[in-house]
Amino acid sequence: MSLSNNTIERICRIYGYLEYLEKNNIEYASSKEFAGIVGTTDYSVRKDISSLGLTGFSRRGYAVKLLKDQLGEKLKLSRTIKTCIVGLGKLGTAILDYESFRDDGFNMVAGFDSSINKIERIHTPIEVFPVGQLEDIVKQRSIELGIIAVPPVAAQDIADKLIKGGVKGILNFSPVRIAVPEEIVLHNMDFTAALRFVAARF
Amino acid sequence: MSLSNNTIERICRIYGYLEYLEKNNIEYASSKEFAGIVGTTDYSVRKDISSLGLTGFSRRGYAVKLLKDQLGEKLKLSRTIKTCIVGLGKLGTAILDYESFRDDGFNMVAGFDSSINKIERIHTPIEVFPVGQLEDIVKQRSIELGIIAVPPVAAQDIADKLIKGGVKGILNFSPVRIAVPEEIVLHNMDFTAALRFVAARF
DNA sequence: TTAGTTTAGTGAAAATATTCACTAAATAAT
DNA sequence: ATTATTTAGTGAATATTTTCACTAAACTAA
Repeated sequence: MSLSNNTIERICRIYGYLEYLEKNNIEYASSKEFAGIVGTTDYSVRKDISSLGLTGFSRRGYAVKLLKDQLGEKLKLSRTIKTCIVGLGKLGTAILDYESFRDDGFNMVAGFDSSINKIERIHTPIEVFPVGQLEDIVKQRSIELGIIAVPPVAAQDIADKLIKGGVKGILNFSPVRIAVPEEIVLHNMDFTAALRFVAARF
Repeated sequence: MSLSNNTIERICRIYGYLEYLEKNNIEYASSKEFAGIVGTTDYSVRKDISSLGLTGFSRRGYAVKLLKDQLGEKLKLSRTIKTCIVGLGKLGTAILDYESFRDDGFNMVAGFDSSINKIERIHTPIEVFPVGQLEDIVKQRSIELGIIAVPPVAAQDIADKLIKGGVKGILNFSPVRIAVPEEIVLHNMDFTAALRFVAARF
């Protein structure tokens, strides 16, 4: 029962929508509605959900709260995931401030930067450290997920340190390829590639 | 000869890598090397490139400069694409400042925000306007691509205005679903969904 | 020259993902 | 009650994508 990346991606987006529905006290939603949200068909949505062994209700659709909890359980999203960010430039601080992460099950427990000045100047409730302490803090605090928002030249080195510290996954905002061992989950968010992906389909 | 989204996405990432190689005066690169960069196989890379009618050289690989130019031509990435950003909060200004866009063929020609205060305070070489002028400026300046970095509640309204102004594509950083007509290219960059996508695969 | 190596190109096979067509359940309407 | 409608569940068909297996070209080394 291994899930395809496509399925996981769709489920993650549906999960976000379920949170929204739950907040608005909506109790049921149909596969068709989800399909609209993630840009696919109702068949696919039902296949995705059923591939996780989860079910809905005839003529009512899926129970929002129940499905959210079950998906969270299945995808290990219900627990809070300790996260850190490396690189406190504009993008890094923007992400650091992205208030909804905590609601969304990600607990930002540390920030890192190579500039002591920047660390001193920064104004955030999250503890910030010089990058020299990265590996230790990641270990001490059992941080599972690292976000990289450093300049391209530093990205690989930071990734190596995060991995040595023991993170299981990396979200990479720098526009360069990072090499990671097989067991580490890597996902790239390359703004320029994204803009090109849009422009190429005009 | 319609290209799949997967192919386009891979090609966009290869294109970025070709720019890097070109800057470093590297003349040839193999399908295997590209495969490493985009996380696929050499077969797939060759299929992708050949599906665009482009070819490499036996025993040498692909000619960096030539391939970059040809891909740029095929995917319409070689011309400069006029772009604007809406929402000048932390994330918006971080993106606005992302210096490499210009190099990468995207010309940021305007920024918009709903807060007059923010517009007055902001310090950037890019012209900024109140959001009331969005549609007009987009029309006047023939802006083709709009980046949305506004709070969720405003996202759909901004998208509608961008589309009325005549953009062909939208890159949406807000974590909500936006409805757009078929002919408009939409791509979402949802940070929370991305974090979940990583965590779900731990 | 010849043999060996590297790398692209590509049709065919295999794997994967999506869509379809149908069933069943629940509810509403008449 | 009965019929119609909506919506999930799912095996099968279809479509798509990826991988494989092989060929050809270009170059190197002996």
